[in-house]
Amino acid sequence: MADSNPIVDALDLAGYRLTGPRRAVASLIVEHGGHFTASQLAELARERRLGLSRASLFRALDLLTELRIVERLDLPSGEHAYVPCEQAHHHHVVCSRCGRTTEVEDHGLREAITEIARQSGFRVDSHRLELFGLCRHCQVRTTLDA
Amino acid sequence: MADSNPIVDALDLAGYRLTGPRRAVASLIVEHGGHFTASQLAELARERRLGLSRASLFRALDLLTELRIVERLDLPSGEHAYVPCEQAHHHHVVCSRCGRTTEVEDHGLREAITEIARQSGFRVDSHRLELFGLCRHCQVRTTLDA
DNA sequence: CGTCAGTTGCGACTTAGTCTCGACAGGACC
DNA sequence: GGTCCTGTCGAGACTAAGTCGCAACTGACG
Repeated sequence: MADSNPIVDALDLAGYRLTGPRRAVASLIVEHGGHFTASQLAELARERRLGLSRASLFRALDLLTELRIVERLDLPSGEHAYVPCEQAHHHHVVCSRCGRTTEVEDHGLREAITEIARQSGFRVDSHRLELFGLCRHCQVRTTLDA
Repeated sequence: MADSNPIVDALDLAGYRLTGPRRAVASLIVEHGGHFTASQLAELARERRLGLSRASLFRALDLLTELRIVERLDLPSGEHAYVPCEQAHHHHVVCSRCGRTTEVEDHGLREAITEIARQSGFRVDSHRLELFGLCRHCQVRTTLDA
């Protein structure tokens, strides 16, 4: 396997052991791309006979979440999904057809939030914006289908 | 009991039967105010010996969600909570100390989203913004504590 | 190569939510 | 007020997601 996995590198950098299960989770994530749920990953691992236990999968995901290598996000369906992402603050646009995700910065959002804080009287500490729609690719497909 | 419950009215208007369990859920929600989780409501119902079954509670919540009388939201902890709310599109600011919630319109958010769509190439169909912080009341308390 | 703390697998447990199905009751109509 | 029909309910089994405790294992470092 092409062994230059950025997630593994990040774990190493953070001083965690590079164990079998962690490498497995890391490569599944990198290879899968886009967002995924814990059970999808478990399924994938099972297909490949990676011998990854459910507990370890969750532990690895927790760890990656803590290191901000992946982020947890909630799909409109109520499922919990994860997306591999950059470590800076940002938001996700999720394609509701193919699951592709893109990170975006908060263009102008900061001002909107300041305004909301002013009007509501809240001191806003954190926020979370999730956008759902169709990616460029799926827009084209939709047009062709029609 | 003061029987003018807006949730009950909305159910009636939508043509649903006004049954015991539904009235119970409606009054618990109105009286509780702010956001709540399904299990909090179940707990409350148990304390009051309302004889509300778990299944009916979930069914009622599903129904109310569908009618947009309550909205499902995801707390940073990953829990699913519900907030009673207006039926128009809006967002919530949630106080992370006392749980109070306020609805806000998307001041300037529309432009931010248009910009995001332009840059990402996505056609954004829906979005969801959740803000967490301290409400006016809790800000004061925090200041006093310090 | 040996050591040992950090990790793992197992499996039991918890919690959220769903489903099935027979019983029940709201409300429309008489 | 009584009847009926259908929508709704309760009970409880079931599923899925996630957690926990513990003994066994293993990476990494000396």
